Amino acid sequence: MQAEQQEAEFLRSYNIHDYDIPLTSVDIVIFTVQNFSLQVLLVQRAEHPFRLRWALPGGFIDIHRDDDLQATALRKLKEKTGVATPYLEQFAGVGNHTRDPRGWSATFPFFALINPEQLDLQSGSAVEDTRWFVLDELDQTGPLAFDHAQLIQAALQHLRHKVEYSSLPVHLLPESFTLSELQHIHEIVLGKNIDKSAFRKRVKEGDFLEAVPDGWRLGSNRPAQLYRLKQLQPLVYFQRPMIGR
Amino acid sequence: MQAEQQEAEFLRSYNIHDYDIPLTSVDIVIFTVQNFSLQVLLVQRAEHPFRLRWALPGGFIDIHRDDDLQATALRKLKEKTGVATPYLEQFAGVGNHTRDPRGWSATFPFFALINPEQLDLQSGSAVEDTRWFVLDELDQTGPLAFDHAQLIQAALQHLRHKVEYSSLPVHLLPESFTLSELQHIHEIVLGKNIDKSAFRKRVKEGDFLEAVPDGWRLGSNRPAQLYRLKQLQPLVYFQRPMIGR
DNA sequence: ATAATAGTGTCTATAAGACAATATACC
DNA sequence: GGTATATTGTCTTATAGACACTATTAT
Repeated sequence: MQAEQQEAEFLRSYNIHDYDIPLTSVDIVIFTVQNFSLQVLLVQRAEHPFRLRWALPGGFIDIHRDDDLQATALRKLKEKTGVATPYLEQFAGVGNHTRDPRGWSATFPFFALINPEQLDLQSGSAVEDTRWFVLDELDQTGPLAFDHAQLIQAALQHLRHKVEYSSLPVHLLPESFTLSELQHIHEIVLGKNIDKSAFRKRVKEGDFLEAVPDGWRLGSNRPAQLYRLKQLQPLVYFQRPMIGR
Repeated sequence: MQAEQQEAEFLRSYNIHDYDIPLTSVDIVIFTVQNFSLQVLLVQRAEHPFRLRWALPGGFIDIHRDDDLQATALRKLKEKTGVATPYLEQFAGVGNHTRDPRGWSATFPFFALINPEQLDLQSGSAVEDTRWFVLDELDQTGPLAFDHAQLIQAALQHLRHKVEYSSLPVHLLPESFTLSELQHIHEIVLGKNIDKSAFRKRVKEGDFLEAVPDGWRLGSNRPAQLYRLKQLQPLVYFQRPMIGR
């Protein structure tokens, strides 16, 4: 077929370096809940541009190592936190000629949810320039690199919006947890309190959790049933939003 | 400051062409409602790769002409439809090494909503290889270029999800319209019927429309009040989704 | 027994769904 | 007056919110 030959010839003569194209990167807003607060992971840049400023973990797509954007995000996440299986979702896209002094730059921002247990596993692999920041105290870091302050705000807005309608926060908890713990996580992320009865009605109706057989959280009080996410139930949406008091 | 000198020196020696980076493009899923059906605009490619296949309007970011991603999308939209002021929103991000035969490719897909009146204004500027396709009949185009069939499905899902909760469909109508017309558009996009009374209650409560003074749609029946979008009301979210019968 | 948290139940408030009733034009 | 569509109202249904009540363990 002549058409196919033409197409093959076109591809042979095509050289990407003949064109001016934007830099393309992936940035990750990694959320966790620790000490009753929502936190985000930042790294202090060791290289130019914005050397020594705090920034989101991320970087350029490695077209020789990464099969797709998700692979880039997972690679960066693994490098910084050791976590291999987070909840990971791309939530926006930004590109302009002002955000990076090296030139026209575009980024695919992801947000990731991980739980503190996954973190503890990793704390040994010393990464000096990596720290968790409480979201409300981000102004104490000095200006962030690039437009990362805006990306964090966008991620937060996306997270809160989604939490109102879905079972997303289970990914901020270890594999098994009590309903009270899950409710507490919702409250921390949303920044407001939720009625216990209404919350449990919704969770029960959403049908995305299963009781851990013989799993109980013990303490100086009535023991609580442990639950875990049902398999093949990545995300459940509620009919009406979770409104606080 | 030595740090600033270092940063400046770094930027001087930085050459984007030293690195292998992905191709980066913008694709636009342009929706409109005509003849009681939701339609999407496709162009037949004149160049390799995928010559003669139908594809989404879009293309590479021109880092010399476009200030940001939105500018690229608006430029492409203007070229294909003549429409300058659509509702435009970036809704996803895709990047991998298989979607484009020229190499590792990433795209920022947008969806745009335009109304048929805007279209008529443009029909003169002949673009032979541009056509509207009814969404349910997309399988009659033959395979689309790249992964554009998937992008359209993703855009449609995003659109439907958002329409359930928001005033978005006003952007598929001309500046002024009746409530019945607005309801009809909602029904076409969602593919199901909505109760008239409930719909009006919601719209009234959302408070994003205003009556056009002395504006009436006349016919062989009771005349209907014309409404238009209030200024500074780009998008209103409802508390509960719009469920059909 | 007391403290503390788990878990359930009951009533209310809000908003959507069903469906009917009324309004107002053109013919 | 007849027809067609606009607009409003009433009752029902579904779900969140408020709040109280019971349950179960450790100390």
